[in-house]
Amino acid sequence: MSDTKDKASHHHGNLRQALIEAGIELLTEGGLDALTLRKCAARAGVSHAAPAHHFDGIDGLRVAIAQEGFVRFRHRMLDFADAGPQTPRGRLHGICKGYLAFAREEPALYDLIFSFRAHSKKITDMRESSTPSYQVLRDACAPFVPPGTDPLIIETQVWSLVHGFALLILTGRFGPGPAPEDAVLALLDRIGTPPEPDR
Amino acid sequence: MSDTKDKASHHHGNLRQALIEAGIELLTEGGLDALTLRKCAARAGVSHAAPAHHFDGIDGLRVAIAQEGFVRFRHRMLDFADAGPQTPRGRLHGICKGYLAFAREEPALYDLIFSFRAHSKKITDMRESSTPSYQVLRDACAPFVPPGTDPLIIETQVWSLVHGFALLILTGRFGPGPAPEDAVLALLDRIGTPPEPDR
DNA sequence: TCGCATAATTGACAGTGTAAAGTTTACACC
DNA sequence: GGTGTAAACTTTACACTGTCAATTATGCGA
Repeated sequence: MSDTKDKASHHHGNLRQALIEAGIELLTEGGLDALTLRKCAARAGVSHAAPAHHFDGIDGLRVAIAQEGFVRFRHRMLDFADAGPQTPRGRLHGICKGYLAFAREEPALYDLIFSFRAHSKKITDMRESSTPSYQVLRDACAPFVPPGTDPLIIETQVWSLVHGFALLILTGRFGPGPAPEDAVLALLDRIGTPPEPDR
Repeated sequence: MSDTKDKASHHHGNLRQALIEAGIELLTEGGLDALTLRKCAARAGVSHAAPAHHFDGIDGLRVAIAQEGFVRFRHRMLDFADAGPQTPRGRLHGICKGYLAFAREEPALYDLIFSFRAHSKKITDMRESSTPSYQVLRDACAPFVPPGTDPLIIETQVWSLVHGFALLILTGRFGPGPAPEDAVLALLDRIGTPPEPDR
């Protein structure tokens, strides 16, 4: 299983990973616009054109960083879900709280993940990379899907609600005060058919 | 009422508006990255540095275009609301349908409007510009606010739901097929307390 | 030892935003 | 009519960006 992971052993030791980490640093420090091939190269101590060989241009680097972002995103959601009560509703709440926590804690990474548009060339790569993360949310929704209906309906309702709230926070729509996260979680409780009376 | 509108009569006739329209064209044709000071200038037939004098750099141009976008956004929502049944629920559905229609029909403009982040320097201008549009949604939500509760709760639920759905469409999360807009409208009916039995 | 594929560097180029200085125009004022 | 002035716009220059082509260096198998 010699994957594409061990391709760097010539000059620099695992430059690819170093570039991804440098990119995440830049992203965290200065937002989407601060992510630059040349600044990544400088931070990793290589020439300005080196990153373009590992990733296929700037878009390739952004995809690679987004893939790493999806891994962290998924873990954050599972952390919250595993920490809460192990009921269907408890897990759904946990997933959504983890979703919002990730968006709040790593806004630039979250921004990058959802910065690819439907017409983009890399959109196929992005959809594949996001599948495991999406599956986590899908699993949490499953108990609430009324029999005989398309699971996509419940998933769309949950995802739209949480995703929209996260973006509204990032775009500063709620001002400096605390955002009404409880409002979102309350509506969550009205979604679908509860499989059992939780309380 | 000599506003800031009639400031161009020296060389070019109303260059400011011409630049905004050129910018919207560029945006529509090529997305966010295609909006450029120099391309705007070229399209309006002026030197490359002219736009920076009317708007304060590229961010100023983006704000100005976003303000025009908010006007169109608001009109699209009101068009749908006025066309539907004039019940509280009918108007709320109309506003949300108009919201989604605008996002679908003018994705680049919608993207631009919500591309400013909370830490941005222009975020204050953006919040002011978005107030009339937000008021439209706020008004449609008002009848569903339970007495004695903060209206922000209902507004946040509605806005998060619709905004998230629009963004998920733009980021291509639903694949090439039609997006389940009905799922969002269905959840909308579970929000708040209906002021009267609509049917 | 000899290729040879890969990794990385170097140099160049077009496009971008921005700043400073200069030019042109319109207009108020005497 | 002449003059000064402020605004609109141009010109020039610079640093930064992504990308490409050519080149060099490295490690590995034959």
